[in-house]
Amino acid sequence: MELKALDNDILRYLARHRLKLNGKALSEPIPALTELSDELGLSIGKLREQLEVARALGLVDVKPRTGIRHAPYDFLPAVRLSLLYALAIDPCAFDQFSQLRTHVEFGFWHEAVALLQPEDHEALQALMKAAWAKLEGTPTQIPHAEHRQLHLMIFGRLNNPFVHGILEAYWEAYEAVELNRFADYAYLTAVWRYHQAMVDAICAGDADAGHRALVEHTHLLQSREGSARKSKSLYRPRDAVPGRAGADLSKETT
Amino acid sequence: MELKALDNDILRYLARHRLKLNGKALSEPIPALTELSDELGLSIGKLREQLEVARALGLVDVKPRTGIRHAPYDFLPAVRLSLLYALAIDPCAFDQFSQLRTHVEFGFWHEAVALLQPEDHEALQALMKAAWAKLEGTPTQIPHAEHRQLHLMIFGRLNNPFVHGILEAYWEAYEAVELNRFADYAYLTAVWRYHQAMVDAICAGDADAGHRALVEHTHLLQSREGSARKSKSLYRPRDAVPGRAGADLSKETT
DNA sequence: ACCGCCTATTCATCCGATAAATCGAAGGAT
DNA sequence: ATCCTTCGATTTATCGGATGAATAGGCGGT
Repeated sequence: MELKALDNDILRYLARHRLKLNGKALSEPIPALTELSDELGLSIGKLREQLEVARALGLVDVKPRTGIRHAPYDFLPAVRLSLLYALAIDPCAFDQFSQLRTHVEFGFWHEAVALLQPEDHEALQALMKAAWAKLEGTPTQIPHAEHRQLHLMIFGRLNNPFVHGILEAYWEAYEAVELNRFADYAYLTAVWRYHQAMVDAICAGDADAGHRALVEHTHLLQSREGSARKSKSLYRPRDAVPGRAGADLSKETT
Repeated sequence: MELKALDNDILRYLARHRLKLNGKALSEPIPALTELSDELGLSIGKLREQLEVARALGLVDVKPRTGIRHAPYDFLPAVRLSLLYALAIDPCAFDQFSQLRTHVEFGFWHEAVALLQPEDHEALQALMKAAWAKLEGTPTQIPHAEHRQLHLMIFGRLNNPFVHGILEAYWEAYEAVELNRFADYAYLTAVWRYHQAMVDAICAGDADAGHRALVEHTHLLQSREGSARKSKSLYRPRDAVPGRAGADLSKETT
């Protein structure tokens, strides 16, 4: 797979450089900006513009003196950037992304649960315990971190960066929305009873029962979301009813 | 929703500016770079670095004389950038993204099909006709564009930018992979018989039958993919078996 | 009314200078 | 010998300015 579709020289260079490393020694140094400037025939300024994209996508770490280093690949930064912007300009976006998250979790459920190890089961139960402790402590705390961690852990063994990125981005957005919202005790305990059922089913090896609990749990969550669901999305599809095939981008300007 | 999580001044500014437009007049001019430089207290150079990120994410169009203009929101550029990089450095990434696509299509199927209008049904059948014409013409042509368009059209009415971005990105990657691959006539006609069954079921109002055809079609596709499925993913999950909740990013350096 | 030229505005690109950060070595204290 | 501090060199961070390139819109000619 080649990056010919990219208009960013640094990204192409980074990919080639990383390929040559062949998985080993990810921390191998990348030439300094001045050197890259010569090698790629670009000015420092232009180089830094493109490097900023790579940095924003989380593909490299760049620090003074240390220089530019490859970072472990992660889909999250790209999703986070675009999603945060969407949330800022369109109140409808959270629900749309939430639906995506739902279908991703539903779809990958059985495969993910099947991959879980005994130590994961223990870790899940430990998380539940921590969550109940927060819920029933005085004062009552909302176990946001545990909620997020529970979902992420279940799908962690998939080792799928795209799934991971979408789920992480969702929970970031979810916490940003939910943290400002009143949550009554009845609602919270209902949510966590579903979680408990989910985890118990997983540990008992009954993935189907776990899936049903996940569905119920999701419905409960969504009944509290959707504050802006009636508002119309600002998003316009590129080719909802196209005549031809070659979908052309960036046309309408509203 | 606020963009406080972002380290990019331009993105925050753009979101605020666009919000003030309130949906109307997306083509309202954005101040020139020199002006933004004063307003945000940043140098032109630094500004351009950040602006390049916004441009790469497809959030703005920037041209000489015209200046910077808001673009219709699109999730695709972000996914495309990160996905292309992943594909370049990890042969396993295509399969992982392909699985995501599969579950997204399966998950949204019923809702998407229910939204389709009579004119969409006609457009789908027209696409099928065009595809068969290519398949049975002399010389035989592979209806790549129709394949992509068919899938996109079915989910187009969802009006969900995230679904749209993922599907578009998938088909871009798929064509890049598949176009270089030998495809025999028997395989192609099998694929398109499933498509025909899918479209016929949609037009007949039988979403379940359409879903079954989609599943079969996907299995057939996947039996041809997965050239690199046995290779191990370079991706390392951040917290597959974490002890604590606060998932910390960017740690291991392999 | 139409067409082509001109100009002002804006981005595009590059250069050079200075500040800030930090890794590693050298040197001193215990 | 070990640890800590200091210092210097390297690299990124940020800025301002100069010049080039592109083009939208105005101007004038037909």
